[in-house]
Amino acid sequence: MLPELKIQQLRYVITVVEEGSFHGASRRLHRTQPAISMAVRELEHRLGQNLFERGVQNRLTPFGEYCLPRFRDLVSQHDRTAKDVVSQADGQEGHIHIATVPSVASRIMPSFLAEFIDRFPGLNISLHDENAHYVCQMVAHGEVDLGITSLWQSDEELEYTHLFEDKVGVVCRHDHAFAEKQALDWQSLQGEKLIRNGTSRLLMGTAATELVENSAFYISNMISLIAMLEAGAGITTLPRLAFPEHSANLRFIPLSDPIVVRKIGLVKAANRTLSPAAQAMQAFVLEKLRYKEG
Amino acid sequence: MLPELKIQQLRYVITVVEEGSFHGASRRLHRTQPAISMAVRELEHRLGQNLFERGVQNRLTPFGEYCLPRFRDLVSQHDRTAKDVVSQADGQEGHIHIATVPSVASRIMPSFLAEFIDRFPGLNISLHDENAHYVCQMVAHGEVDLGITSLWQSDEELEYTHLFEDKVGVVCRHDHAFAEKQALDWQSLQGEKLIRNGTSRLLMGTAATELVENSAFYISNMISLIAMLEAGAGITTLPRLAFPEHSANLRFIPLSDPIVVRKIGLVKAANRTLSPAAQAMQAFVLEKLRYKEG
DNA sequence: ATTGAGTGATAAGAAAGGCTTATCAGGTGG
DNA sequence: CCACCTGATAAGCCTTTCTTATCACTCAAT
Repeated sequence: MLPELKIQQLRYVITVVEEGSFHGASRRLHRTQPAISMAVRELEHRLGQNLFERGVQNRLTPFGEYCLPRFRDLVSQHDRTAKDVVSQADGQEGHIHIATVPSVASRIMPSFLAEFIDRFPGLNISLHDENAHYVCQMVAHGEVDLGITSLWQSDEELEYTHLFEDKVGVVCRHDHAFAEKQALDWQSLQGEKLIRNGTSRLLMGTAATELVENSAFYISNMISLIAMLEAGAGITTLPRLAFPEHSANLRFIPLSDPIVVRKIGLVKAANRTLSPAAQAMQAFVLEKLRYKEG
Repeated sequence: MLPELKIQQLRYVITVVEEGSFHGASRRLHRTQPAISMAVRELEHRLGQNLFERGVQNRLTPFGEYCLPRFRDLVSQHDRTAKDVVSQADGQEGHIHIATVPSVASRIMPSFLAEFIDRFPGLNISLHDENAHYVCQMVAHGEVDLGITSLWQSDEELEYTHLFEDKVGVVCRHDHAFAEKQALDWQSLQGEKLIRNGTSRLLMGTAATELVENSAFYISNMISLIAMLEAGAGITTLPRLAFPEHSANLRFIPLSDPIVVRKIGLVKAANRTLSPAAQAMQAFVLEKLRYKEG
């Protein structure tokens, strides 16, 4: 019942008015004059009314005067929509929600995001830090677009792309006997008071398993853990990234036997397409963080 | 640079979302399923991003979620524009400015316009009454769309369509010697005190010319003229339509020799296209008023 | 008056788009 | 396991849209 107003036809009409002639419009639109002429006539025919006075001079009819501002509005909304949609599609604009484990959030993301927002100034980023389990859950539930974390457990809903490995070492106070060592093996740790933390499960299934099983303390909160270590209450194991590097009193000694690593990777929901902005972030993450040693 | 978003494609996308499937959309849009499929793919390809998740289920991608409300807005503005433009084109809506001489305005227009607005309820009408000269001028200057008037003088800018003739007669008080006559000729008027008015020029160039030339009074204002006649200050000539028919004291006697008529017609600007609403009015005027005796 | 450069309209044919029919492939429920 | 749903794909047709070539008209300068 309603005729379709093709954006292009409306643009032709507007340009003819602006240029004051069909020829002028045809030059500006890179079309031949008959193309404009026929398109305008077709529209007029479909509306049942002429838009331009024919014969003497090509000015608008009263009906054309009525239509012109409406046509302009429609075309300008079209252009605005197209621009918005395209810049969204290009990843020039948009929102990204990303979640990482705290160590990555504090050690990797600051400089990484600085570089990212420099390259994509139109993007709006929200960074959440949570433990590995919850990061995966947020990704699976669609609360964030991407996660950078170690994989909690293999999950069909999640797609994991490996980025780098983070070697586990021993953390002790500077006055501990281990403090000056270059490396340690698990046997050396026997008899030490080992405090477990959220990352200790990495040692399970390795030669060091029994160390963990014999440990009597567990502290999940990192701040509390650091305080305990600084108080000389014991030692712990941490991936290097999780070791607070500015700590004056604590030392990190690599564990050489067994070599235990935390695998850090990019996680996304398997059957969900990323927003264009998140795709840009994904590509940037892969370009900048893949295969680097943490 | 900007891709053109074709209204139809956007409508396809919206319908697919609303129906929840390509097949459903194709049924509602009276198209085959491949038509929808290909159109959507073409749009996705042009935007460089998918709108729908392919494979498992056809729900929107995040990008699609972003686009959908914008597409809806654009399509709905398109539909509003198309509706407005069409109802304007059909003459279902719009403004008409019309000017007539006072006699037509008061004797013809009331019932005529009542019927017109009944037939075209969406139209908005402004009626001006002015003397014949000014009516023509308003039409020529585009201040009104149409005039109903006698033609002041032939004018290339004006297009005149004859409607009816208005016979001139003699107007006198009920106690005047002429009051009971059925007709009068110009010789009978000699010696009477004739008051000229704006319509007296109609007699110029007829056998009654000298009557007018010998008249000493001229009154342009109709109210004053009536008052003078009712006071018995003289007689005048008027076209029948201009005679105040409800006057108790005045009588109208047709002039039989010479028979003088005021030609009333529809006047429009020659090289201006009428608005659709005014076209409807024009057609209605020609249908209702042409060839009627006034 | 004539001519030349401007305007828009028109016709015929080529190119591009959009639609349909026919068919395939994947997933789901009896 | 098969019928039936979904969407994708290919070939061909038909419509739309564009270009080229040409005409008719107006206006201004010669």
